[in-house]
Amino acid sequence: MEWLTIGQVADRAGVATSALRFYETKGLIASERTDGNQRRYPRATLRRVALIRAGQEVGLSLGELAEALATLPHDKVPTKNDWERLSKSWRSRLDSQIAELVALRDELSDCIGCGCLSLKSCAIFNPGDVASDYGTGPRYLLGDSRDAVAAEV
Amino acid sequence: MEWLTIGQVADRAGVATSALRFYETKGLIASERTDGNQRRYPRATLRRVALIRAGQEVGLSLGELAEALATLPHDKVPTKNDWERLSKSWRSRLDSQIAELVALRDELSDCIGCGCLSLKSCAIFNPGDVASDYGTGPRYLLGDSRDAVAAEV
DNA sequence: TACCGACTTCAAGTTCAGTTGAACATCATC
DNA sequence: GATGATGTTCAACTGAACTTGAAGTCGGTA
Repeated sequence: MEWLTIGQVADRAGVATSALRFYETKGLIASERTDGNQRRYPRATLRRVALIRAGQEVGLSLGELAEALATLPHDKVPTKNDWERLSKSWRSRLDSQIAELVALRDELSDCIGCGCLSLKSCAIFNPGDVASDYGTGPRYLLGDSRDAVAAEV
Repeated sequence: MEWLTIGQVADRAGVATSALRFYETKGLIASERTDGNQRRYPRATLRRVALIRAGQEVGLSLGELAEALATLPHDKVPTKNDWERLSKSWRSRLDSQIAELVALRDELSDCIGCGCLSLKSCAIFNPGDVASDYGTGPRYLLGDSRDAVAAEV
């Protein structure tokens, strides 16, 4: 097994050493120690860190990632099955994220054309106003249907 | 001019009063005071708050929003031009956000099929390893081209 | 053997976007 | 005019994801 110092992992994975120590306290990665108490990481840690960064990109918190990574061996590159399992759930997460942003963009486009200033029907601009029954946050943007918040503004 | 109390704005805009006071300290919204030192917000504040929430949804920080909103009058609903200016820049921001996520998703799909375990060509899994020259962060994911980080893993 | 860069721990600090709590004032209603 | 909901300020806290600093150790080269 090839072992890497924390500095080597940091350089090659493109994260700070402090971040790696931090990940370790969170159980996202693991290391062995030398006689002199220095960390040595298995090479698979590089993939783990790449996975962490990719997961963050997808919007996962370190906590969620810790859970996902808990199912992977620390010292080996994940198997095809491991990878399929993770990437599939991330994919669907990405899909819904994309869908949300596309919806927001489309509303925005509608709005640009709609005059928007005094209109009751502007979706993106439709504030929580009048829709205060539905909880907190700008209702439409946070997932309620457009109809549910038809505005009086 | 119709004036709203902080509670009314909070209810109708769907945010906490503490958030409104916080926005005010950041210059995102503004109020007049009654003789008894209570805040009164112009009705246009509802739109401003909706704008803030929409902007956050698009990934803008309150700082960025403060900048954008600085160009709008506090006491009037923004003009069509104001709105067009903002929404167009947000739209392009959304466009690139979406493009990024779609790229990530596509890589993920490729990866699911590719076997991925020991392959040099897996984009999403291609760690910063070997690409340590390019700065910090997982290279490919953070914007470098796929070719630039062809891996040795 | 001396040196220096890379490493260690631990506590504290940072930024963002607010929330919470204490102690007090105001406003609308009975 | 008393009561209670709503408002005020200010300081401190939250949590996520790290970073920074201090004080000291390790490890490879001259």
